[in-house]
Amino acid sequence: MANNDYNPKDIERKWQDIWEREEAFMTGNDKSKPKYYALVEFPYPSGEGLHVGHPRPYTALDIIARKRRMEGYNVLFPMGWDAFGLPTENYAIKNKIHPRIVTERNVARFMSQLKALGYSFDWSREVNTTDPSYYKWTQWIFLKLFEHGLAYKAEMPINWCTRCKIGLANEEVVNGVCERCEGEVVRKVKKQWMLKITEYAEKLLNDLDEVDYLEKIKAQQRNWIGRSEGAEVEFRLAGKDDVIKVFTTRPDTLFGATYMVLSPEHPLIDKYKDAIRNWDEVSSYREMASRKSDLERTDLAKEKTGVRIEGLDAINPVTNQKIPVWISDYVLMTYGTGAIMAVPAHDERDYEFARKFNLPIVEVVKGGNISEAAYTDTENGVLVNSGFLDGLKVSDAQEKITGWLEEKGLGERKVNYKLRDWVFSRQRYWGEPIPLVYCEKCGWVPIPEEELPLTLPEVENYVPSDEGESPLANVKEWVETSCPKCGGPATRETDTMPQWAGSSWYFLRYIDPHNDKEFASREELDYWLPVDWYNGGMEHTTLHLLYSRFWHKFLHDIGYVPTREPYRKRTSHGMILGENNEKMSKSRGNVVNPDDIVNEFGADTLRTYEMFIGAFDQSAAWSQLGVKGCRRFLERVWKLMDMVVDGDSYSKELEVKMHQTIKKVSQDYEAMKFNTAVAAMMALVNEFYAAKQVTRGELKTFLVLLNPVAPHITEEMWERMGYEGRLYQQKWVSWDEEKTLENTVEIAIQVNGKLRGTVLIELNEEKDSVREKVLQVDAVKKVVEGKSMVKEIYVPNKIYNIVVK
RNA sequence: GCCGAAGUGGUGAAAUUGGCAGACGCACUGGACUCAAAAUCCAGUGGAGCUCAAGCUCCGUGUGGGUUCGACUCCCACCUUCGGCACCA
Repeated sequence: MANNDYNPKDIERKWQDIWEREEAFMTGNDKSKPKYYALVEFPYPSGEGLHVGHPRPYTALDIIARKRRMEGYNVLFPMGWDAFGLPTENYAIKNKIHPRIVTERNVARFMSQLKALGYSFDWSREVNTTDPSYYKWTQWIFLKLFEHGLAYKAEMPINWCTRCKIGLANEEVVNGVCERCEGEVVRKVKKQWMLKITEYAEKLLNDLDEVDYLEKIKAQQRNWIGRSEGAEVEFRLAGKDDVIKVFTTRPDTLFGATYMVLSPEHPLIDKYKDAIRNWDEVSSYREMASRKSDLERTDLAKEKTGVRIEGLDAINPVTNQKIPVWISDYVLMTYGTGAIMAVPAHDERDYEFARKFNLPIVEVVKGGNISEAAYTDTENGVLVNSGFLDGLKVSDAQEKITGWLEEKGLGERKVNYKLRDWVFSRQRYWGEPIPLVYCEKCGWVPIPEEELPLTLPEVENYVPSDEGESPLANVKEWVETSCPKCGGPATRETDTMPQWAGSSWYFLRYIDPHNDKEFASREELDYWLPVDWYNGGMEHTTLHLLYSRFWHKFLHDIGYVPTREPYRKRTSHGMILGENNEKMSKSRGNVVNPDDIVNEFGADTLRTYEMFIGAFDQSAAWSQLGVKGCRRFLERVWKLMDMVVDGDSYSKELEVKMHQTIKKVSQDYEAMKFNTAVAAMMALVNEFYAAKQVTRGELKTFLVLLNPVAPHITEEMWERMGYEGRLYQQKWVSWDEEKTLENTVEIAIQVNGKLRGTVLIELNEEKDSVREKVLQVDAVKKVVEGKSMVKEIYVPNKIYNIVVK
């Protein structure tokens, strides 16, 4: 058969059109079929276009989705756009184009790029977070949260990005600067909408046990939630009618608490302004602390600072001694109670502070040398100087003292989390409007459900004011409205939602994307949930993953979704680096554009290369030569068409290899070991070339195996060879375990653990007869001669080891 | 500092449960084809040494110990790199 050269330009476009026309990858309606929901993170459609990093996870799950269809599953594999967000808005401001137009343009670009890569997405389910028919439901969920008391407005010291002029969640502050623009972040007090994610801390933590996430993902989530057990203890203020409450994980060291520290923002300071003799000093310290950005305040492990509050003393509840109270910014208002009992002998921070300010250090756990450093070991220490705790191990002492405190009403067991509530307000235009109005009489009132979506008004100017008001605040006719409750005058909330809002539930919308009665029908949710496999970047492990689990759990609790967890399995991919092994960026000049690769080599080559580049979960450097190698492989595949001989079964010579390869490729896809799956197929092609022929049966099987990675070339070859139907309609191939084994195997012979030769044996040959063959090998004879054989180890079909003396 | 991942040829990397280290790709070398080159096909390719040669010997998975008949794999200590968190009491 005469075939022209492999020309991806022609065939890739051709098959993309055919698949679209034949609705090849539309999600089925047959609910008697088992379902499979494969999900990749929807992209932010930036002005830059697709990056070679994008296709890595997309191709990976496209492989899974295509394989599942061939295995008979009803597959949901959707795609959409996380399109609200700052870069679009900034671009819009700069170029005086409406962000909606910018978004449309970027989406169109992304869409055509993705389509050129031949993904089997069901495009009829495309969602876009900026579409009012989508964000209607984002707003609806927010109102549910509000109704259930999980959304509240609070005056909060927030992270304020001085460049973006917006409040940031803690998670968006990276090393003290804004995650997005790297601008300086300072603390600023502002009334913000908050979501009580902390209420779900325990569930978010515990339910990790029932999901199949990569262990490192679970570890990061646990780390972020940061559960710690301890006790809350009350210290009386000497001569006052108040107590300082502290949280400690080391109640056993209570006898060693020699001073206390309040965070600069602690309310008791203002309350006792009149009693504080050195108010000027205290107040200027507070002033200084508040001016510091988080970076300055927490960074650099700087020397501790602080001021003694003269006029306030506390009473240690076990020793009944008066201890001084200090103020210092090493104590954070946002964790625990904003105050600590300081036990310098057994806490490094307190130790450092006590050393600097000459505060007493009392050893209460023996085992270290407190003249040199704090002793923080909790395994081996024994309590001393601690009255009724003396002689106890740390863990026993903790039990005993906590019981004692509870009995006396001085404290109680307490669990604390590092997790903070989620700052949900952004002073920006390009986000979902928060559907609440403020009425002097009724307070915050939700907009009636039937009025959703509350759409963004058209505005001239998207720039937030310097005081940080949202651009929406300038749109009088939009802001001024009437109260849905009493009909009186009211004003709309002008803050918008953060980008994390729309992405917290998009996987639910894919399930029933055109529903205008509900965010998705219960029937569809029951069938499709949970997402069977969700792959995304490690950079979203603490933010998006936690937020979307929170929303999902909330929706579950109020009866709207059937499962407690949204995602059954979560994996993540490594980054693709530039050829110089550095992160790809314009400024480094090492960016590879996927369009160029598709143009020069074809989409199948790009897909194959991205899978072959290295272990999926590890980062990998781009190599143009590696791309060429994959193109060469596909050329070799193409030329198999000239080597086909009759025969629907496998040839005798290659039967074992065929079964081995089917097994290897099938299992490797599932384990995301795409690189070795491709390697196995390359090896098989090398075998075909060595045999100078391939049977029809072998080729068909091979095309099925390769199809998920390189769908266009395999489909084209299927058609050219005149095989029945479409390749995408075929069944996945199976292997016969028995046929993956050779009849004769070569085993290694070792003497004293050193390789001395090999010998061919029958599969599962008896030890005695193997032994006979082994002892006939010259090299073995030579080494064994004149020595006594102490021991012989035979691992069937693997190795024969003789120990001599 | 804490948590996590990793360290293997010239190079990207492989190696189910401890069982022939380096599959597959790149680069390189040689050969075939060609007037020539490119492309393609075939062969070779961890290091050092010995041998006319087939072949043989020794060394080799970050470092140092250990367990074992046998260790890239398990244990202990350490070094380096990369991610994440970081005054969280």
